[in-house]
Amino acid sequence: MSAHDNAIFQPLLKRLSKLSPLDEADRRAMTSLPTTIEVVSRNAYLVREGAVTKRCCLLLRGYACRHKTTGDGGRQIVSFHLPGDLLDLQQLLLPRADHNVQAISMATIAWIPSAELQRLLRARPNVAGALWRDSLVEASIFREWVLNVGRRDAKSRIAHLLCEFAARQDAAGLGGPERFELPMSQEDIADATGFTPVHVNRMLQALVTDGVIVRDVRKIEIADLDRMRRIADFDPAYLHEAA
Amino acid sequence: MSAHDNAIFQPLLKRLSKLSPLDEADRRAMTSLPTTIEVVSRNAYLVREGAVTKRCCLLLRGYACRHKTTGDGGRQIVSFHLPGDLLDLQQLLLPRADHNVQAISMATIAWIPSAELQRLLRARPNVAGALWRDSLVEASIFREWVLNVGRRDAKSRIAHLLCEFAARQDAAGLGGPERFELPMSQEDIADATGFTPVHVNRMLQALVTDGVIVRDVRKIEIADLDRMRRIADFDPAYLHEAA
DNA sequence: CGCCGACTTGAATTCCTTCAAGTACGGTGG
DNA sequence: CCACCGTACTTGAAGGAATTCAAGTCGGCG
Repeated sequence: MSAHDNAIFQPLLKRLSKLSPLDEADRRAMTSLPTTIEVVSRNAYLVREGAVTKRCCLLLRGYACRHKTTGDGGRQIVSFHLPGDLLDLQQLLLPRADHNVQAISMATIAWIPSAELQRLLRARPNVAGALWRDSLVEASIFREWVLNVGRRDAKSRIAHLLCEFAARQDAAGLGGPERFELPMSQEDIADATGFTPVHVNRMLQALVTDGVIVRDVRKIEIADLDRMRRIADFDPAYLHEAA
Repeated sequence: MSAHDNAIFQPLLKRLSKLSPLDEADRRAMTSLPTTIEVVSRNAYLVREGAVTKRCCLLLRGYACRHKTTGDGGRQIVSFHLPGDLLDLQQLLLPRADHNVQAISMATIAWIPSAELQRLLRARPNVAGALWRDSLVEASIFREWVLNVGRRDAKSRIAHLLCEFAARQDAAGLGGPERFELPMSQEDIADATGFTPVHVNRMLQALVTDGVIVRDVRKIEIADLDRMRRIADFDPAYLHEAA
């Protein structure tokens, strides 16, 4: 670690270096990016659909989601994000945001100017490659969500969401797959799985009755990870985490 | 057009150049890629989930889809592909296929060795940038599919699928948005929307009764594009086609 | 001509939604 | 310290959208 190192980039760098090797110059180029720190409250919008933005946001603390809405007001969450996630890289390469980004808990953000990031991508092919891979992994997760929402029944679907979140928290070093913080409300889970909050509530209770999870206030413990994964039909291969 | 030009790459180049400018050297580098042509029949698998492949496939004629399956055998189509689509670029950058690729009609494929494509990406940053953008557009379509499958009712959902397919066919120059070939079976539509074939059948009939579409054998005519898009809640912004 | 796959139709059932009412809890101000 | 409030969560009952199952039609192809 040199004096140049900027601690806020470490989680991102850790994840990227698993996808593609980064050398010292790559790391330094990234950690020397200029940033603006902002703390936002739960439900704050970071990006709005249709917006043309000149910056990308790196999630430092807290949780966020991306979502889209139907004409009649239905809200569908399409992804959840944890600390270390670089949100909306596509904002950099595509002119217009096709979805909203919203904090689901109090969160700390580092804003990075698009122009600086673009310069980085041109100067550092390794970084560009790692970020490209990162966006491909994200696409893989979207595909799994289409499957999840399209073909799994309620219990399995919600269980799958929890398994994925657990696995990603674990991979990010934020708490093992068996006990972790669950920052989203039941309404958030409903909007991510395509159910009503009422039904999510009943299914969570069913999972408790089955003895596979234990619930605390906004925390969850997976009591029987093996059985949980079977109920969820969860196979982590699509997360492409095999370093 | 020089003697080097390889006609099979033209549709792809046309699409990519809308996303990011390509110069003559970029085009030549792409058209001089070595390819192996193959004709496959309907339902043939081009890639299997879990496979490690050393080649990418460019769809020249016919139609294909990508799909995943649940443990109990449910099949979910996550995308459809038309001539000119470069399938499974992520095969190039991620070690293992997380989904299947299957022809939904008789199709002609050009196989391209991964190593050659990787060399191209390193040598031609413009091409890499265009392909990255292409994969980001694809991710945007996945997000819309999550919304579609998660939050729209049957009639709207199926109508949305048809609108998207029409718009993409149109953009590829394969037939206007108002009359186009519909290569997929009702079972394919069911697997793409998360319904049963029976229900797809009923909803298509409902759309005919509503007077918004006219059906032929595996062809479709959108009789009232405006009303169709309203039923479908279709806004093409997510396709990022605004050149 | 006969077969097979794709499509069509109807009736019963199931899963999830809707609506409506209530409880638990954390925060705020008196 | 307690009363008040809002938000998230919980529960029950009725209704509806889509599935399931089963039978039948249509059309292309060998």
